[in-house]
Amino acid sequence: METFQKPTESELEILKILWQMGRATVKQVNEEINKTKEAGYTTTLKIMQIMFEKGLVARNAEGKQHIFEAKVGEEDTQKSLLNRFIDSTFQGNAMSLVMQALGNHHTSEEELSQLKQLIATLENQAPTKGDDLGN
Amino acid sequence: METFQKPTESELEILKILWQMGRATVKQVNEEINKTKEAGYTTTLKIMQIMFEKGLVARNAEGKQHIFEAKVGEEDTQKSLLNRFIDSTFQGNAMSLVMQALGNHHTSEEELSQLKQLIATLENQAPTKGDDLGN
DNA sequence: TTTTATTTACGAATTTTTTCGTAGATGGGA
DNA sequence: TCCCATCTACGAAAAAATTCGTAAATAAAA
Repeated sequence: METFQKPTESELEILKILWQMGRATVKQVNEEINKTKEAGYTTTLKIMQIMFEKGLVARNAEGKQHIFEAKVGEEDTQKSLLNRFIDSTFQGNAMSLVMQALGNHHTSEEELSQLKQLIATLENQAPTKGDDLGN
Repeated sequence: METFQKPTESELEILKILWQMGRATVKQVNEEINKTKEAGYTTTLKIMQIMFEKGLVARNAEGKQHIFEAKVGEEDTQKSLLNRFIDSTFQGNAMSLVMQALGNHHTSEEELSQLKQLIATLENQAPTKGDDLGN
């Protein structure tokens, strides 16, 4: 996985829109943002230009307008942000984050069974290396 | 739980130290920070003063020096930051965060069994409300 | 070709966060 | 009491992120 700069809050917001839409003009992105909050066209444009300079998005001239798309993947970005977050907020303890997330949010039966399945997979992946299991 | 302002990165760093130490002077906190990175005494002091104004820490004059302690709880803060993070990065989908966290980090047998226990508890807590379980 | 509407480019202003220099206060030791 | 070491207060500077006004470019319509 490539390393890339951590996106700012505003940049992440735009990335999310691009992940969802695939390709979009500044105008489209700005309209999407304005469903949530006020933001001038040039403000959105400026951020997208900065993102282009950082390599977070790709840009394609099509007539007079530019078509943008995310250059960083959604999962990769989430993964990278998640790792930072676990370090900064949970002192690197991923399990602690998992437990809190499960405790604080409602979890449907279906989600629970998905989760159990993942656990089963993990148990096979990490076979007992003669660990002391007697607790 | 009280609502409080989101701490900045630097503020969180100091909170973590205070959670660990319980009570500490600016000097102690600054020394702790300097184990990781350079930071002038007055820089740390200033941030702690701002934190006091925000209500993130309590301050107690003892002789000429001030003893600080965290006024916001570790779990509460983590919870609040976690919720924000899930919203901003995982569009509110907590399970997606959990799955990624489990997938990306090594999970010991012990942790897995802790997790299974939590799942069992959750299953009892959220009893079948006539849900269609047939999948 | 000229006009008009739309879009991007640029740079400056604003806001937020971080850093730090300097002044003033405090308490202990000479 | 006076001096010195140590600490806090204050404000300004620097850095990072966000916002936006205005100018320039472009393409389509008249």
